Parts: sequence; structure tokens; C-alpha cells
Amino acid sequence: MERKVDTRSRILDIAEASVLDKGFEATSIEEIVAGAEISRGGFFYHFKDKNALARAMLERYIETEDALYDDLFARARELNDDPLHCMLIGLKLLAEMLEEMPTGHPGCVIASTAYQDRLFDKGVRDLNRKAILGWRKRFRGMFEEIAAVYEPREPVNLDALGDMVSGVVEGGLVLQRALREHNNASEQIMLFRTFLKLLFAPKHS
Amino acid sequence: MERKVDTRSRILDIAEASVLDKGFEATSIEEIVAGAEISRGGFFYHFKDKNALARAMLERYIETEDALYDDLFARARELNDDPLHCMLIGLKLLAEMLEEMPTGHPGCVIASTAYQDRLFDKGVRDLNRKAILGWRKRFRGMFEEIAAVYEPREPVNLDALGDMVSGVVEGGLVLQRALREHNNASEQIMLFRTFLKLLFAPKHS
DNA sequence: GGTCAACTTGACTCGTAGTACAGTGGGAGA
DNA sequence: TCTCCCACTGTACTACGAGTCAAGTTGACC
Repeated sequence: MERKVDTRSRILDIAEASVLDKGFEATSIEEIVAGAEISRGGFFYHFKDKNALARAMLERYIETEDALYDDLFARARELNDDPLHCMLIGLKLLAEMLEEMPTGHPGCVIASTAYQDRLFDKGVRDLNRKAILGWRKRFRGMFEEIAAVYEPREPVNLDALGDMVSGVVEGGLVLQRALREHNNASEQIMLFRTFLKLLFAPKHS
Repeated sequence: MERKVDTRSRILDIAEASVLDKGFEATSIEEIVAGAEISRGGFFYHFKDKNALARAMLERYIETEDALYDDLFARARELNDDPLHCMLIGLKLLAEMLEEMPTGHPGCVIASTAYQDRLFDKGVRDLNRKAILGWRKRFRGMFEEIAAVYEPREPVNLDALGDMVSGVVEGGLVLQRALREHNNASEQIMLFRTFLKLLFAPKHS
């Protein structure tokens, strides 16, 4: 048996690697089935079409990304109880993590799908949207905690600030891909961190 | 005559609109020739293949984007001679411009191509890279001027800060596309502006 | 009148998505 | 042990878009 349930996630693994490397359209089903050592029929047994594959990939990606953030900021919280410092440590950990990924990180599937929009059905687009709104909520919550302790030095919309985390990561990954450099995303996160430090710096000092 | 030289840019216009709307792969040559009212053969007379089209589109896009930045910051410079204020005004103008675009701006072709990488040949990828490096240089120069007058409150890598302009725009546009909201990109720019204000704020006060 | 640029037309190849369906091997339940 | 079903394999087919090729057309200009 071993293989049975396994096959589906093997398809997803191979597809994900290829999509992150070349983009969704450039990834052919032929290639996926070759990598997974199954037949074309086998692929369509698991996924109705490429859209279903995209949906499954996104779902899985978002789940692991969420788990990653959970873990990252939980670790940060252990190191420091203050909400601001927790945020700063979490971002540092995120930046380090991005830097350590030699191939340049599972370069957000989000952007990839966002820019090939009409290729996908509503299900995929909605998933994409939900993921970003989820991150907005997560980070907004953290910024609210921070703002309760440290009054921001300039007025900011906390939703937009929450979005900025996603935006900076996405933007950094775009730069990294286009420039073929390896640490743009982590650099951008560190700059965002500097922004937060300045924004929530105590008035005196 | 009228038509002759005209046809090529008509193709580019239609292709660009469609690519920004649906992505490159999803834009068929059939569709382009229908829109431009020419035959398939006519298309291939002007462009060897879709890669050549992509290259031409990118070149044109980068040129207009550069011209736009030239204009924007020239106008800003007229309003205020101080490099920091010039930057802040320029970003404000940029944000306003993005907001006024109802369809949500020629959502950077850069990100679009970056995420469909292997679809394109080296020429396209190099163009993409050159564009971002050009913007890095442009903004880095402006930040150097600013830093000469206002000492940054935190140490920053000016190259990375220059990249952050592109990154924030790109990231904002990704969010905007994925969320189907209309002002994320401009909001993100305004947040970046707040960052600069804090970063280069005079020490006293 | 001839040449050239800018096309049109039509026929063809190739690769990929997707459909349909018949068959198969092995494990689980009766 | 028989049977059924799950997870496939294999083959054959449609449809569509990219790209190639060759031959013909049209209007401008020299």
C-alpha cells in the first residue's frame, strides 16, 4: 500500500518544486507524472484538472506558511514577552530563515498565482485572497498589542501595516527572483524591522 | 501609410492590456491579432515569437516607467528643494497616481515576468534585472543626497533602501491583485513614506 | 514598370490539456 | 476463498495554441 495515499502528496511535492522554479504554466503534467512515476491517467485520477492541482498546492502552502509563522513567533515570544520585541525577534528569525534557504525560499506561490490570475478559477483566487487576509489579521493583532504599549510616533493604519509584512516579503521575493541575488527578501524584512523600531520607539530617549 | 509603423505598437498596446489583465501565458496570439485586426501571419511578421513580444513589451514598459519617475520627482523638486521633502512629495504623487488608476495600474510587468521565469529567454530576464537595478541606482542616489543632510537615525544599507521603493510598489501591487482591493499599493507607499520620515527625522524635536 | 515593405491566406507540425473508458493488481471485508 | 473496490495503467481521441512555411496581394515610392 505505502504508495496509495502517498501518491497525491508526491504529486504535490513535485508540482510545487517545479512551479516555484518555473511557474505554473511552464510546468507540464507530463513532467509531473514523469517525476512522480505515475501515468497521466493517474494524475487525472487525483486531480480533475490543473486548477484542482493549483488549489491543493495553495491550500498546502498556506497551511505550512501559517504553521511557520505560528512557530516563529511562538519562539520569539519565549525569548521576550514584550509584544514589540517579540515582533522584532520574530522578523529577525524570518529574515534568517529566508537567508538560509539556498534556492531562495518557496518564493511565494501567492504572487505567482496573483499574476496569472485568469488562468485560475474562482476557488484558487479566493484561497489566495483568504491567505493574505489571514496574515493581515494575524499581524494586525500583533500590532494592536504593540500599539497598546508603545504609542506610534506617526499615525498608521494597522491593517495596512499588517499587509506590509506580506507585501515586504512578496516584494522582496519578486526582487530576489528578478535580480537573481539571494538575500533581498531578508534585507527588506530587516528594513521593515527598522521601520517598526522607529515607529514604536518610546518618545523620550 | 498610417497603419504601417502603427501596427507594431497597436499590437503592443493590445498585448500589454491583455497581459496585465490575465497574465502572459493566458494571452493568446489569436486574441491579440483579433484585437489589432491583423492576421496571424502579420503578428509573426513583427515578432519572431512570443518571447520577442515580451521583450518589446518590457522595453516599452520600463521606458515609460522611467519617464514617469523622471517627471514625478522633477515636479516634486520644483515644489521643494530639500532632498528629503522632494522624496516625500514624489512618493505622495506616486501614491496618488496609483490611486487614481481605476483598473489598478499597469500592475508591474516585472513581477509578472519574474514569476514566469523559465517561460522567457535570457534577453527578457536580463531586461527585467536591468530595470530593477536602474531603479536601485536612481533611488539610492536620492537617498545619498538625503543622508548627506539628515543623518539616518538607524544604520541602513542605501542599496537595500533603494530596492525597497521597487519592492514596496511590487508587493503592494501583488496584494492589490490578490485582494481585489484598489488602494493597497498606494497605502503601502504611504507607509514607506512614514518610514522615511522617521528614519531621516532630525535628532532633536 | 519594378521593387520593397507590410501584410494576408492557408496548410501543416508539435506539444499540452483534458476526456473517455477498458483493464488490472492487490488488499480488505464477507 | 470469493468479491469488490481503490488506485491506478494504457490507449486512443479531441481541441487548442505556438510556431513554420510558402505563395500571393496591395500600395507607396523611385
